[in-house]
Parts: sequence; C-alpha cells; structure tokens
Amino acid sequence: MQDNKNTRRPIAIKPFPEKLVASEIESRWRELWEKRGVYKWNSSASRAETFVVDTPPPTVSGSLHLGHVFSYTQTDLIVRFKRMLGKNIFYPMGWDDNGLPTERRVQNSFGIQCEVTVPYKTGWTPKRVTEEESKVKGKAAAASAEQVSRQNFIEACHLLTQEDEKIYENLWRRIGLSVDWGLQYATIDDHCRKTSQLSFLDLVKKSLVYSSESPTMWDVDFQTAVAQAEVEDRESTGHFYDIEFSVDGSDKKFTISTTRPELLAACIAVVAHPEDERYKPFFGEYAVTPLFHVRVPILPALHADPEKGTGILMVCTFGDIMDVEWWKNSDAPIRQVIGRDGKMMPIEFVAVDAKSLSSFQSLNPACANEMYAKISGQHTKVAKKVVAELLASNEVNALKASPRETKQAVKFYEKGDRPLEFIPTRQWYIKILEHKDELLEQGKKINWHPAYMRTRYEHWVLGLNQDWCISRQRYFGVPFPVWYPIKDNGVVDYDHPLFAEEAHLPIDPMIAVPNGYREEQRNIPGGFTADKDVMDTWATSSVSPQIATHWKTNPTRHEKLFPTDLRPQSHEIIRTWAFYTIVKAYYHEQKIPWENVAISGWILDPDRKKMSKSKGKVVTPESFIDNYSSDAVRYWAAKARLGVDTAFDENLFKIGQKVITKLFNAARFVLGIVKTANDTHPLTIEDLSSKNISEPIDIAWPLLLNQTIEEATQYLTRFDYAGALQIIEERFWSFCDHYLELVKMRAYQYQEGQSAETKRAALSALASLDYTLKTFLKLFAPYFPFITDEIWSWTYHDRENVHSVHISSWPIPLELSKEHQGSLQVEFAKQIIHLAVETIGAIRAAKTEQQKNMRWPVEKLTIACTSDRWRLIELVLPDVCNAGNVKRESVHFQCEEDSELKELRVEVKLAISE
RNA sequence: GGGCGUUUAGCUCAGCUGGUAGAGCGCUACCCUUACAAGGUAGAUGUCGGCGGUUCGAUCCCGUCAACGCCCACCA
Repeated sequence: MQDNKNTRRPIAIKPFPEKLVASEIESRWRELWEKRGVYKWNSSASRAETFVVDTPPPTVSGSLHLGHVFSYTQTDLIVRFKRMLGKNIFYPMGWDDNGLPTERRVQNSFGIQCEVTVPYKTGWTPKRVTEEESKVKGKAAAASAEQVSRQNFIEACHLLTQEDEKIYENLWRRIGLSVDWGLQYATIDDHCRKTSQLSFLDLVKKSLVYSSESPTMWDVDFQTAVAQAEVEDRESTGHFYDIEFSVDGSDKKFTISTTRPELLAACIAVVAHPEDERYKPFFGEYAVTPLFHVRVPILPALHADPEKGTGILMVCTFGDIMDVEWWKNSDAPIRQVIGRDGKMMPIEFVAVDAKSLSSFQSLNPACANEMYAKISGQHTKVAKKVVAELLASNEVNALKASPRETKQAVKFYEKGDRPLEFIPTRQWYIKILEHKDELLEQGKKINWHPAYMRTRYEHWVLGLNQDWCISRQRYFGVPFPVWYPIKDNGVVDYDHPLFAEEAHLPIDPMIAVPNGYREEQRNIPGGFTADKDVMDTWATSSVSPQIATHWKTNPTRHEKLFPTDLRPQSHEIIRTWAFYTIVKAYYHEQKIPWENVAISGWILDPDRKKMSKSKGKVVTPESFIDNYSSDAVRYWAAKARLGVDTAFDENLFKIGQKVITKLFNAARFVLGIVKTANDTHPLTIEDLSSKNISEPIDIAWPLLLNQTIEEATQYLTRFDYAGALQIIEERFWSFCDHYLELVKMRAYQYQEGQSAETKRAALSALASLDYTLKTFLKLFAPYFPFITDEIWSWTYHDRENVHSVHISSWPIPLELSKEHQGSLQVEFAKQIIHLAVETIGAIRAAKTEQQKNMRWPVEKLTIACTSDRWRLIELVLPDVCNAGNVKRESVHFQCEEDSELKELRVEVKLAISE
C-alpha cells in the first residue's frame, strides 16, 4: 500500500502478446481468479456492504443449453458491476437434484428402483448398468431393477449428480461466472433437507400447513398428486355423448351431453341452472342413470350454463373442479370409479337399502354389475368407448345421437402424458387462499425488473383456487418429518401426527423413530407408521434464500444476508419459484425474500419458438465458447434486455468477437505508444496523471467519457446491463475511430530530440489515452472479464496495485480542473470533437471518392463557417492536419457569419501525387 | 374470453419525460493508411403494424383493430 501512494515511481509495462488467443487467456485467468480468491465472499462484512444473490439452482439432469448460459451470464454482469462498486458479493451456486428428472435418471443409470418398504443397506454402492442392460427399456427394465431403500436411493443420487454438478461447474467457470464456489449447495444434501424440513415444521407451528383427505389433481402415470402451478391446459379433441336419463316414477326423460360417459357410474346428481325453464319442473325429483340404474337427485346449480350442451349436466366424482366444488358443498356420497392407476376400479352395486353403507346402490344391481363388469379394470379411454357402445345398444338405447366432436382444454401435469384425474387422497397443503391479500402486498414491496412482471405475479395470486399441495407420492425427495400413531385397532390416526424434533433434522421417518416409540413398534397396532410421502421440489427450492443464508442453522449469518438483494429467474416460473419463495419468506419471517427480482427472457429459435433443449443440445454452449470465446458468448447474452425474448442470432457472437479484438488492438496500440515513450524517457505514474492533460481535445475527450460513465452507471444501477453496454460500446468505437486517430501522431512525439512544447503536447495525449483505455477496461470488465483482466495485467494492476480489474473500483467521472473545462464543459467537449470529426470526415470522404488511400496528402483545405466555430476548430486543427495529412499552411478559413450554412462546409483539394 | 408483452431499414435490435428516425449485420464502391484486412473509409435503404383521436406538432400519449408470443380461464 505504501508503494501504491508513491506516484513518482516509474510505470511498468509488461511485454504483451501480438496475437489474441482467447482460449489461452481464459484458462489462465480462470486459474488466477480461483487461486487469488477474487470472488470470495467476506463473511465479516456488514449487510449494507454486501450484495446477495439468490442464484437459481439449475436442475441437474443432463446438460446445460444455451438458454442457461444466457440468463446466468446476465446475472453475472450485474454481480460484477456491484463488486466493482465495492460491494462484498455473496454469489452462491446451488444444484437442484430433487424431483422426477433425477429420479428417472438414477433409475436408468444404476438399474435401481426406490421402494420405501425396503430396509436400508449399509455399505451398499450402486453399480452402473452396462450398455447391454441399458438397452432394456420400459417394463422389462423395471422388472429387473433392484429395489433399494430411499436412503440408498439418495446415496445413488448423490453419486450421479455430483458428476453432473462438476460438468455444470466447469461450464459456469468457462463462461466466467464470478460465483464463490465455496458457497455451493445441492437440494438433496443434508443441509437443504434439513432447511426444507425446518420450513415445514415452522409452518406446522404457525398452523399454516394442514393435511386433508380430499379430491386432488392426480397424475395416473406418475401416481402422485400435483399442485395447481404444475398443471397446464392442453387442447384436445373430445366427443359429446348425448345420454338419455329417465326420471324416477314417471315416464319423463331428458338428455345430458357429456364428454365423459365413463363417469356415468360415478354420477351423484344431475343439475341445471335454477332459472332454466326446461328443467325447473324436474327439480326435487330423482333421475335414474342408464346402464346402472342409480337414483340421483335433480337439483338446481348456478354453475350450470343453459347455453352449453343441453343445459343439464351430471355431477360425477370427479370429472372436473366444478364437480369437486359441488360435492364439497353437498352431502352427497363419493362414488369413486377411477383408481390411482387411471383404471376403472372394481365396484359392486347393491340393492337400494337405506341401511347399507355402500354408495353404489342400484335399482337393478344385477344389471348394473353386468354392465360394470365390462369396464372394470379398463383404462378410462377404453371404458369411455365401451360405455358408449353399451348405451347405444338396442336394449338400452340411451345414446340419443352419434358422438359429436368438440375441442376442449384438458388439464395435464406438465410432465405427464395423460389427463389429470381428481382422486381423493390424503395430502399436505400449505394455506395460501386465505392470505392472498398479504401475498399481493409482499409482491408490491419487491422491485420487479422489468416492472410489468409484477402483473404476472399478481394475476397468478388472484387466480389461485387451491391451497398449495406439497406432498408427492414419489420416493425420492425430501421426506416429511412426520409419523402417525397406529391405534390399537390398527387404524392409522392421521389426526394426531407426530412431528420430528428440530434438533434431529434432517430425518427420514422410514428410518428414524418418533419420540417415545421404539423401532419394534413400527407399523403395528399401538405403534406408529411413517409418512411415506415426499415434498414437492418447489417446497425445497422455495427456501433457496434461506438455504443459502443458513436461516435457522446460523442466525448471525442469516441476519447478514437476508432479505437477499437479487433473485434472477425466468418468467414462466413466476407462478412457481417466485411465488412460492415469497410465500415462504412471508410465512417464516414476515419478510420479502429479495429486494429485486430480475426476469430474464427466453432465447427463441429463428421461428420464434422457445429454443428447445433438444435443439440447444445439438450445438452445445461449449462449442460456441470454443468458436467465439467466452467473452464473445457473454457479449451475446449482454445484448438482450431483461424480460425480452430474443431470437437466436449467431451473428452476435461474431460482433462480440469483433469488439473484443478491437479492444485488444486498441490496448496494444495505446500501451505500445506509452511503452515506446517510457523506453526513451522513463515515465512516472504522475506523468500520466490527468494533471498533464493540457490540449483542448485531450480535455474534451474525457469529458465525453465522463458522460458515458455516468449513463452506464445509471443503466447498470437499474440492472439494464444491455443499455449500459450499448453506450459503452458506442463510445468505444468513437474513441477508436475518431479520438485515437486524431491524436496518435501527436502522441508519438514524446521522444528524444523533440522540443519541450512538443513533448508537453505529446504527454497530454498519452495521459488522456492511457486514462481512456483504463476506463474502458473497467467499463467493459463486467462484460468481457477475461480480456479486460488480461489487458489490466499489462500495466494497470501494478500502477493501481489491484491484481484484478474485477476488484478495481468502478470508474467515476474524471474531474479536470476548472480552467481546463471552459464554461460550457460537456457541451464544449461535444462541439470541439464534433467539429474535428466533421472536418476529418470530409477529408476522408474526399479521399474515398477519389479512390485514394487515407494518407494521401491534401493540397488545400478550405473551411467555411462562423468565426465562433472557427475558433474551436483552430484548437484541434493541428491534430486534424496530422490525421488528414494536411499541412497547416494549406488550411484556409472562409468566414460565413450569416449564411444559410448549418455548421461548416469543407472543401478538400487533394494533391496530384503522394 | 381476460391479462401482459411485442410489432421501427432485407435481418437482429436501440430510440429516456412527444419536436419530421438510429446502430450493427447484410448490401454497394473504394482503400494494404506504421493498432487492427478477424481491418478501415464512404454510401444507399424506412408512409416507425392499420385506422381514428389529443396536440402547433406523435414512433413516443389516448382509443380501436390486426398479427405474433406468453400467462390465466374455458373440461357438462
């Protein structure tokens, strides 16, 4: 530090490479950053000094595609800016290993299957399936799979995901993410499972979670419940079947249009709109279903739309959410006919008997059973067809028209292949419906970037109609830390769950034993049984900030990091990840999880569809990095604004490459001149300080640059890295094209044998060029971390005594002394440079037009303008003459005070020969 | 059907709080000029989606329609 203050010490410039070899530079800097701990979080810094990122944990399920590179780079741009502002950065990386994708991959890779009833085996290690074995697919593979306990399955997951995490980490490092790799977590690890279970127990304590047995959206293939957020509508073709019902004790009949005849046996009522004149006379009477001869009440119901179908519909358990709603508000029985596997359950119709407990009471049980036997055990699709055929048969004759095609939206689990069914099961729910208002309020406290994304959040919250179902009937995931007592009669007592103690977490109730019980009492009357379900992935990822900050396990650390500063994510998961995280932070601590949420857009294929993973895989991110360099790929990501979907355009990599090459060449040039000067007359740090910037144009240029610094800072403060890049880039090109060209001849003059005046003028240019290059390195550092740090190391690291540009300070406008600035300041700077550029532009145009090279001498240059302008031009005339190869005495001024002339007119007469 | 967003040069996109449009790529012509030929110089190109309205004046504000994308609702 002592050294740093000594501005009299000579500058040192390292020899720098002639050629830009990106791969070499990149690997060298990656190692140096790691070795020097450039991106390490300082745990002793205060909250105010710290910038905390709630990094999205990518799903570890194979390979990353360009979309990942895109959005993660965008976050890194912001982080790097904050770091240069002096913030202590907390930038962790998490891995999402939970959920179905991992479960599937682990099954396939090791040929194992998780089975909760299998006991845990110590010392077991999974073995990779051979190539031969991996060819066995589907049922055969499932049959040959080894059944292992949940604990063993988790171990296998660890093994597989750790390999993938390494691959992911390598890509992140290649692309230059300034993550602190000491801050890693995986959603499957002990810490995350513990946090997740702590979160659950905290909500239990606050009565914000409940379990209930009720109809839930159910995927029949995965055989699990799913939450509203994971459901998507798919357009599909169905058919209306017109089924005739008779009315009990009369010869009246009516027709119902339904798309789900297979649910006929599940019919619990028939309803029509209360004002529907056609059906008013039926209300209070009973209908009899065809085939099964079940008496069902005919009732008015507001949800019946007279315009739809025949205006009268059957309520079944359960065809859709309306059926569920209606059933909940009635005392009707459940007639469940669809099983968890999506097949028609076995059912026994009995004669009508008030004393019978059966909900399947038929006026003609023999007939009903005969009919039902034909669909029992069938998939719904087959059952639908069979029922339709039965209805159409001559003896029944209840199908009043041939099926009519209809387009309908059907709910699917987003990962599923068959429509969801509503099936009554016991599930854990987190209450959200009764807290919508507060959750909306929480959303308002967060800064959304772009702001309109908050609207999406609000609409999602307003549209919610179910509490958050967090339990899944899967094997692999975070278990509920819950057991249930078994009564002496063998009935499980779900009303009095036994919760694990916080100190024991994480636990797996299949292995651990609740307080006051012994292992021998497991699954026996008078004993206990474990909750076999696991939590939905989102139940864990919704506490990603708390996982990173060590919420309950290290309150001091949590205090220093929470609420976090930034959550980056994409818009399609506002309804899941963003929403659930807001829910959890509010429920746990009545806080917002982050001050800012930055929503990245998507990359679209040229046909404007979201770039699919499959397509992204064809051309891996690595290949783009290989072809264009990491910095160039980052440039592409940096050009896209937050929230805006961008069409993929490989051209942008090329343009990025061009900017980088230009920066490299400009740096070599500037530092080359400085080095040459230094070699003849050793320069001190003070020699190159802004004090020695004395020529008008050398003063004007930094003033323009000041403006860029201010604007870029404003943009970046708003997280608009793209806007900042645009103006930085623009100014950089004008630096190369204009300022550099104008002053380079003068800058060369800091040499032996030149007059003191010439050297003073040369030094002025050198100081300004040197300052400008350093400033551009800093401005570009967040975007091009590799090339900027490389150039930084040529000389600036030594002069500023900061070994990386990334921990150097973000530039602030240069304050030149008052007498230098003139009264107009920036306006003056703009004008003087503008006039110089106009003049040199005219000279270049003349040379281009006459097909001469740019060094071709000018015989006569006539400049016509006002005398005010001329005074400004005179200030830069020596540089303009140098750049245009004009002799000073060949320049003629033509005064035109009151002419129509807008600015100036330049006449160029070229010399006849060189 | 409701909401959000987008629609600007052949392509990809900028245009802050209203004053008759910009960049890059591509295209054309020229130039090996001592940082850079993975370069440089110069040039052409737009009824700013349509139609109304507010205004002295609208790409920018308001209304409306259309196309595209996304989210939500729609399962009888």
